Amino acid sequence: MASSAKALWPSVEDRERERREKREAVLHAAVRSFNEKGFHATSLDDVANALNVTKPTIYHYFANKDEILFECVRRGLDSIRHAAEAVESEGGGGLERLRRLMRDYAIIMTRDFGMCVTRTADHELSGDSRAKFRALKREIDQTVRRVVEQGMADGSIAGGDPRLVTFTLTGALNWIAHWYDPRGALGAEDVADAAVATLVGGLAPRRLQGER
Amino acid sequence: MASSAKALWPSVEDRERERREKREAVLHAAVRSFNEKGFHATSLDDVANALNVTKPTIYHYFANKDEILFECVRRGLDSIRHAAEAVESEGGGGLERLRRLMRDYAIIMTRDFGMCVTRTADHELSGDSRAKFRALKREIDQTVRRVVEQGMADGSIAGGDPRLVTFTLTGALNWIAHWYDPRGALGAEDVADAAVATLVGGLAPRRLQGER
DNA sequence: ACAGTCATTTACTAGCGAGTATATGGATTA
DNA sequence: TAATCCATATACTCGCTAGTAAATGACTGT
Repeated sequence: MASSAKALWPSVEDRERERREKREAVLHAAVRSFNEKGFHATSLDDVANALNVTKPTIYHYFANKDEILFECVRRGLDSIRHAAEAVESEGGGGLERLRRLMRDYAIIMTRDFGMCVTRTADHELSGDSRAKFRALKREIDQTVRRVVEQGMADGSIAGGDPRLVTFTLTGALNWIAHWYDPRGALGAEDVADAAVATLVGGLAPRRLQGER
Repeated sequence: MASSAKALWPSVEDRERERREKREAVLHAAVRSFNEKGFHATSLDDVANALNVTKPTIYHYFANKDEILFECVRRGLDSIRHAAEAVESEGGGGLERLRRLMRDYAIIMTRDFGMCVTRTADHELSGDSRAKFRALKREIDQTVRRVVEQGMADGSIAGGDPRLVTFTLTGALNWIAHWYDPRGALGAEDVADAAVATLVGGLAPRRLQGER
């Protein structure tokens, strides 16, 4: 079959796929460095070295540094958006939906591209990409807010200003990207479940079912 | 009295005070630019221009750009630390204390130096200042965590991992610095009260006192 | 065999911005 | 009135890094 031959005589599709994979490899090397050292402190020579190539090779796959950062955050934002849309299309009351959404959101925040989203400030992107970045974030915010509103409407979520409630929730979740350490004892799921429990239950203890 | 004469024949103390005030003025111009455009995108020429002076004047008050950023975050962190320590020294149960602390914390996050704290990533500071920055943040984290633990111990706060609960709370509060707009309709207190209400009460609605 | 395309290299440009050397003039002290 | 200090300015250096020009060699399709 083709797969054994492809190393020596790759087909057109093989080469297209390889190009995409190399592009992704650049993004992965870049996002790790961005998360570790920050966007400005990461030179494209750094990224190139991490991949054992030279800088012009990177420019063969991307127009400029901006585009690299944007593609990183886009991947993170797309994951969140897909999670949010999945939740909207499934059933359940507002709180139930929001709970699932927050859990998925939290887990994405423990991963490279997710971390990159909240560690990247708007002003690190320039011009067009910045506008797109903002638009994507706004879109997600609005989806989350709709779920919150739905929950308030069906009575499964306590009343309040949906905008402020949404910011409070996403703030707590976004912040995971600033402290989570994949090498630590806690898995992403542990962190996600704990965050959801605190946000849903609140700090004040709830009486048990039978209690007065 | 001295104040009328001081403009023409300033005393030694007057001149010391003026020096301190000019230092603070530099910090204020700097922090505004840092918050608006980011640390790297802010050149010291920008800061100097905002004050109608030139760059060497700034170096007359600060050793380097690093020191300027550090002094900015230190002011923000000091405010939070004072709020945290004040709460610890006052009375009240764990939840009551934490509620006050979170409110103060939130309000600080709407102000210039507070915003700067959470918008500044560790790696923007170098060497010594970075270590101090981390240490100050850790100290605050531990104080908050102690209050959380106290509340869990006295039963006023629901059980859970104090570390994760603290991160969830401070995350929500830190994030205020990323979206709060002082020119908007909401005052800092409105935002603070809303955030505290959501975090204390949780998303799930609570039954009223008499309800089954 | 040939013209073209692709991936990658070496070697460069160009601009920005942190930080400095040095000058100036006004006030302070001796 | 000389020596000194303080705040500020002008005019510079130097390093870093984004981005580019041009070459090379492998492979492709004709």
